[in-house]
Amino acid sequence: MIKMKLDKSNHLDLIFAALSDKTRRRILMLLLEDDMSVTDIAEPFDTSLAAISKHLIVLEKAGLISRERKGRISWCKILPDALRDAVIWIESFGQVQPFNLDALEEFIALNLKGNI
Amino acid sequence: MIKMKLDKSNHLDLIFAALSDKTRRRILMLLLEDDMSVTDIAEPFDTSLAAISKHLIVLEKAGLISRERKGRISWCKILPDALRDAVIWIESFGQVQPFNLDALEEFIALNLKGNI
DNA sequence: TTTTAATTCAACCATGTGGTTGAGGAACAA
DNA sequence: TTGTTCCTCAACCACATGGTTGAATTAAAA
Repeated sequence: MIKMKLDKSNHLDLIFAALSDKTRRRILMLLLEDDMSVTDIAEPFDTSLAAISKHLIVLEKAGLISRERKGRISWCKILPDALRDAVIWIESFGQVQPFNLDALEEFIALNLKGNI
Repeated sequence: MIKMKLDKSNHLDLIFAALSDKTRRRILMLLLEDDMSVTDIAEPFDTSLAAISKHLIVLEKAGLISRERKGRISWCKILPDALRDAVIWIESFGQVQPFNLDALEEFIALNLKGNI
C-alpha cells in the first residue's frame, strides 16, 4: 500500500507530473480497456520492462492506478476517481469548455492511431 | 513569439508538466484576476525574480500564457483556450469507458455522415 | 528439485528542473 | 547624462527523471 495525499497541493503535483509523460498516458489508456499485468502493459512499448515498472510506480504514487500482486503477477487497474483532483482544479480554473464534439473526435482519431 | 505545437502529444506533455508545479499553478490563478507584469507576479512569492521569470517561460512554451513586452514591462496574460487540450484529454479519459468507446465512435461516425 | 517466468531492485548515465547569484540590456526618470 | 527599474541571461548547484543492464526475488512449471 502506498502512503500519500497528506497535502492536496502535492497530490496535484504528482497527478499532473504523472500525466506529463506520453508513455504513462498511453498506459492509462491501455488500462481503460482492462486490468493488465506489467508484462502485458509493456508489450506494445519499445522500452525495457524495468522502465515500464517505474512508470507504473509513478502512476501508483499519483493515485491513478493500483497494483495488486497475485502470485507472480502484478495486476494493474485504474482507480475509479483517478483524475478527480485534477478535474476539480481545472474546473476551478474556470475555463472548462463545454463538451466539444469536434475536439473529441479529433482526439479519438489520434488516439486510435496511437499518437497520444 | 514562441514556436510550438507541431505535435499534440508533445503539447500535452508541456501542459501537464507546466501544471505539475505549485508555483506555476498559483501564477495561473493570479493571472485569472488580471494581466500582470513579471514583478507584480513575483511579489507574493518567496523566490527570486529570475526563478519566476523561468516559470513564466515554461507557461508560455506550454501555450498557457502569452507575454507581450511594452517598454520595460512584460505583460503576462492567460490565453483563452489555455487548458483546452488538457480538458479534452481528461474528459475523454473519463468518458471513454470500454463499454462506451464503441458507442462514441459510432456516434462520431454517424455524425461525420451527417446522420445526427 | 530444477528451471523458467514475472517483477522489482540496484547501480549507473545523460538530461532536465527549480533554485540561486551576478552581470548585464533596455527603457524610463531626474 | 546619470541613475533606477524591469527583466532576462549565464553560470552554477542539488536533485529528480527516464532510460539502461544485470542481479535478485518470488512463484509457477517441469
